[in-house]
Amino acid sequence: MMSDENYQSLDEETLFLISQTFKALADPTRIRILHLLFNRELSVSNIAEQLDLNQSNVSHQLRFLKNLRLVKYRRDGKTIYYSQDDEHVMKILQQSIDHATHH
Amino acid sequence: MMSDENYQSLDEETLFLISQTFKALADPTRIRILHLLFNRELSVSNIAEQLDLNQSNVSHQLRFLKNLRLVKYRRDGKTIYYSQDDEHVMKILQQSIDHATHH
DNA sequence: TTATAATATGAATATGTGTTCATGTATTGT
DNA sequence: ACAATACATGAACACATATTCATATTATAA
Repeated sequence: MMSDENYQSLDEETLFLISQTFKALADPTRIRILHLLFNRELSVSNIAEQLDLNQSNVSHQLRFLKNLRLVKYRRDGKTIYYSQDDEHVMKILQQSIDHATHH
Repeated sequence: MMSDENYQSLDEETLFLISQTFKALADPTRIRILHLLFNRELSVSNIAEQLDLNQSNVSHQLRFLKNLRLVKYRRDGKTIYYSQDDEHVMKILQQSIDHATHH
């Protein structure tokens, strides 16, 4: 498909999308949030409690992740439950955690 | 070791390492550099030419990537050739590019 | 209605980051 | 020795980002 001399450069749009996605994973707080949401849904206050973060901070980070469609939410009364919404990114995160912990 | 909900929290060191690695991939310029180095070694000036970046900028980014051991280098006279040095990260990058382009 | 709980939002701030400019260092050739 | 080439480095700047605080919104309960 591609020879050594034939280099396929990345277009601006793809480049931006990829860098934005990795940016989501480039912050410890967001990694911890996504890691919590790996196989369950959780409310904002629950996440804040478990990670010892203030509620506003968690809300801001969740908005960031939601804009990139890495998480989704559903409302139940006053509570809003967040869960993962991108299998591919979660898989990459899991791989990286495994790789980092297994040295 | 594991709670009832089967959640393993991430220690500070792992968290820092993972976030740093993703930070390397969170910038368009560094993505383009790594993408160029996918299956070849290139000199600093060659990278700068191909990506239309100034030499200093490329040097700074390569230092960043070298500190994270994502690239390595060898000297040949006045020229320094850089190449990839982390199969796992390159694989993740390739996966993400494929995922972004086939979408 | 009023009060309370859960979450979102915007402003402010402190810190981090990407790029450029000027200059330094290392190597080769004359 | 000197000049030229390839690359690295540090300072400076503009811009982005993470977090906190105060306040707004939304939904439930009394």
